[in-house]
Amino acid sequence: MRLDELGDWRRTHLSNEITPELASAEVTLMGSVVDVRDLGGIKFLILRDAGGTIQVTAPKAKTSRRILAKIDSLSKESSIAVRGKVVTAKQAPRGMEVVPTDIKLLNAAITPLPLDPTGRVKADLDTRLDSRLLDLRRPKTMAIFKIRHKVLQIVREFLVSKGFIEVNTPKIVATATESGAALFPISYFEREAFLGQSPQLYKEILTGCFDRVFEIGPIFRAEEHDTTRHLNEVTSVDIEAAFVTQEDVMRILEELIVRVFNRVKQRCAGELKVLKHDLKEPNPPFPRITYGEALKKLDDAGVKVPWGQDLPTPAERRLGELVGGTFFVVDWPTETKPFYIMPHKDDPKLCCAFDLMHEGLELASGGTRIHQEKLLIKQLRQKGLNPKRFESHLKNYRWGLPPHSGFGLGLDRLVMVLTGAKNIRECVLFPRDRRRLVP
RNA sequence: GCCCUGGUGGUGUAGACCGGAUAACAUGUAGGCCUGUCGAGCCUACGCCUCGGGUUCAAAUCCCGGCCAGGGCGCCA
Repeated sequence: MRLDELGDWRRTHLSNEITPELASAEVTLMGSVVDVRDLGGIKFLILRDAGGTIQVTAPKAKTSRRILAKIDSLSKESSIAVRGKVVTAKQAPRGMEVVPTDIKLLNAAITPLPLDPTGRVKADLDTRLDSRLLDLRRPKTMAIFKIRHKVLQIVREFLVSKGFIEVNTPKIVATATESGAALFPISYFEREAFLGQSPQLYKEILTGCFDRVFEIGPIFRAEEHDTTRHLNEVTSVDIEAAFVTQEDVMRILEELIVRVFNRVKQRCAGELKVLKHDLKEPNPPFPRITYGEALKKLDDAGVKVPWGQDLPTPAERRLGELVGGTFFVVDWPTETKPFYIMPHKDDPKLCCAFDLMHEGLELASGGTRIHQEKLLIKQLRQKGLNPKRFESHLKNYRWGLPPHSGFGLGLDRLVMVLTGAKNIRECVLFPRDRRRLVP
């Protein structure tokens, strides 16, 4: 198949910009072939671009044989450019169509394709991820990532309006700085380094100069988890603010979640319709349930969790059913949370930490952080960590680091909730899990 | 890592329990008919049993193992 050069052709309009006012104007469209319907005396070509789809109509009697032959030669999903005249037509899908005067085949798609890009014939998630580009041309998949884009925009707007500064911290780190999650070791010249599991320590330090910071970026966990809500590379929305406590950042988080749900519902109505997802907006203030109350509720429902343990998945789900909607779990046992979380003054067995739950799914966790070096060293020792290895972090605390609080919010999980996706892989362009490293 | 379920044309499914004959359906692809399709319609053709071993006269079907996938769990500051 001979391909045409783009040459000096440039797109003049997107498909959704073809309006009745353009009637009889010449336009140049660029996009992909969705379908060709040949009725003998008339051919219809459906072109899709970033604006949607538009019908290109070629009546046999009024179209050159060269163009008719060209249309016949096009395979689905091929990249094309169409130059033609805008025509109003009652029978056209949107009342407007384009009659071609010239068509360029810029790149041909092979046949058969590894999946149906219209989405009419189902395909397994695994098959879809293997051919993600084609999958992303499916309306449902596209809708998820348009919503994700909108969420990022809303989150940035909101946090900036609250005085937060966006920062970028290193993803290559020297040591396994925090206890807990396993890290991916990487080769860093003559040394070993790791992929960062969280921007936690960096963002805390940065409250000492920027007051309020946030970072939206990748975090890496080398855990061999194999579930519908874990990946080895995820995007977190991390915030940290000076001179505030847990309760203040919980209110920020609450407002943020409400804002995101509200704006997505308003601005992504079309995408939600494609996904057939009825988004229920949570009402503030979200219930605050203590860890102790959560255990009691679970016990009453026949689910036993020993005090001092994190909630296992089935318990989380049950609690989600019992409480319903979006809620906070507060006053966690100090032993379940990391070393930098502030213990309660009057009861150091409990700490100033919270989890944000949405229908049994943990969306975020945060708390009041320790800002006194002495206490931090004590907590490090408590967790069996060696304070000497944290020297480069600890020295910041000698320079008047303010009291601060923050949280980390899982963006991919938030998008799951907003789109109704049942598997986190649906919400990440190129997910990384225990087995998948490509594409 | 453990448990459960599965792997059939390019894609998604049926067949399998209860072994046997031309492996079915939708979509797709190729070709044909048709001047208003819009999930176009109609006709013709093409294309499939995950891999290895076992049982049997005979295996897509039963058994064992591998690999892969889906779900559940564990792990997850």
